[in-house]
Amino acid sequence: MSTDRDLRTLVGYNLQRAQTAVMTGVNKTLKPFGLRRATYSVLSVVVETPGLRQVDVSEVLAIERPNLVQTIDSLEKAGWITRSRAEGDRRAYELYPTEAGRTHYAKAHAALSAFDKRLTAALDQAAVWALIDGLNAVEAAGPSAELAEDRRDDVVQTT
Amino acid sequence: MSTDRDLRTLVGYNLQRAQTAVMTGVNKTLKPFGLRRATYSVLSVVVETPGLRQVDVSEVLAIERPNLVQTIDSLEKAGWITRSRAEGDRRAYELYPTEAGRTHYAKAHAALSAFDKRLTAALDQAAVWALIDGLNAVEAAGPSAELAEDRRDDVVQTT
DNA sequence: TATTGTTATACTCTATAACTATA
DNA sequence: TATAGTTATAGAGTATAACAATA
Repeated sequence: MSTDRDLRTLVGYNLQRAQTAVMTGVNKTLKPFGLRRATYSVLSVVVETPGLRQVDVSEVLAIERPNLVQTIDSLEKAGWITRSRAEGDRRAYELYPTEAGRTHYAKAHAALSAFDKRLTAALDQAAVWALIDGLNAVEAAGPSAELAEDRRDDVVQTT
Repeated sequence: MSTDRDLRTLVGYNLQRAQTAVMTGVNKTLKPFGLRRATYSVLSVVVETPGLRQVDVSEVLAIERPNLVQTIDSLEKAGWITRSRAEGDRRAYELYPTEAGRTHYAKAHAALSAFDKRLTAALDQAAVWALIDGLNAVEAAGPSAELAEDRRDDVVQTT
């Protein structure tokens, strides 16, 4: 007797339910590596593209700059990345992975990939691609879909 | 120059990016109705299935019972649902929508459905179904995918 | 003993304003 | 003036322990 049939017609609701169901497992998978989702993501892009500045990372990952500071702090403190002054712009830092950071990322990546693969174990390859394509389309449509919502008449000012 | 190619191979990452991109728009869509995502969800299931107890709602929506209390409070204060003592069990409350609650939900539902439809405007119907099927498969696999992650050897005790 | 609703609390994630140092 | 990094802060969302009333 599932009573959320109305909600299940909404892509956004199914999206949220899937996301929260997955998040717990991702966190548990990363915990033994001393990583959270944000730190893992930052380590990933720094390993993939050494020399990025913090503002670049914030744009790539859609994380606000202030929220990145502590994340990068913890990666630096763990010895997995380094901050070095950018040549030609003494305001910016360039981020580089250490050798320990590279190897640690490789291990965490293997574990997370294995977990991630289990999430779609019930789907064939075409279905997985369709899922990712759909997610990317929704992500791209998100901001523009808001714009049309500007004029509303059923306004209520309750908490 | 997208530097999150590694991350984009993970269903979980694409899921999170889509979710956060959508969440903002959902909140903006619901705000004029005095609703947030949680209050909308609760109102939806109470309208769909009048007489549910709070513990039922928490199970259907996968929300912890303590976190439901304030949500239901605000819906009750707004006059959209009522708490009435369950017959035969004086511990529980049964939740019923008011007439105002039904009509208000209908309006919010129309707005949110319109927004939600725009999210998948670039996809054909088959692709939307594939997306939802994929999301539901991932949601179902989430908890069981964790279990296999129990034995780890690359342990690090950093923050 | 177990369950329903509740309170209190804590932790994470996210968002914004404002500061500093540089450009 | 504008930008990079930072600090402080506030707001959601989520999770757990513990209590009173009732079963």
